[in-house]
Amino acid sequence: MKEKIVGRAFFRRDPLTCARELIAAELVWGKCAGIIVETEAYFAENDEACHTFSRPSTRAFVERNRAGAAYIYFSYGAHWMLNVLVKGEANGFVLIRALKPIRGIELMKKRRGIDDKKHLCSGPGKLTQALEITDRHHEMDLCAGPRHYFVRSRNASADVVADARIGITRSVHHPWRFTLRGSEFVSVPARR
DNA sequence: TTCGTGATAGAG
DNA sequence: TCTATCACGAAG
Repeated sequence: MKEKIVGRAFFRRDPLTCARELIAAELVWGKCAGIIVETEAYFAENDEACHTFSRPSTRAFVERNRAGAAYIYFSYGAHWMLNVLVKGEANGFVLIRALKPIRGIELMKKRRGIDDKKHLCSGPGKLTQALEITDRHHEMDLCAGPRHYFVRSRNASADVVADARIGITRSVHHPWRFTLRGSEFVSVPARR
């Protein structure tokens, strides 16, 4: 199974396709890495849950940056969120929501202050803490390496479940959350 | 179930 | 200046 670093062309499509195809891909972040088991798609247009809907600064971000740029913001006074800019057939973001830790696990445990592998990265705020992702990574190009990038197997065909996004109050009905079927590392199990 | 926490944006 | 609103997480 040949593996391949995810290039910019991947993020020049649309948020739904990118979010779905990032499931089972690997996120490499410095000394650490994990398999992506949960994502969500947000659309820059016609999606009230997307920051572009109410935040001029986010709309400016989309204009200013290329596909594959990291969009990172601080939430609830405590947590950083990692998103990737999708800019092409349709603009928007993929929120990285959970990982199965595979490398640098001891470091992640130390940063998280817990020992339970299952919950090291089982949520968007948890994984940024485990990987030490902060605003210093905002607008970083995630398609240019050498320390922060995605890896995907060429003939990937992961078993992906789509259900409703989590933790939002607007545009709640769209099935735009994607999880790896049966994974114990997701934040909240898939419904139905 | 509840509550802390701080950035952002819009209203007054 | 003030207020509302959060793409959350941990404790209880």
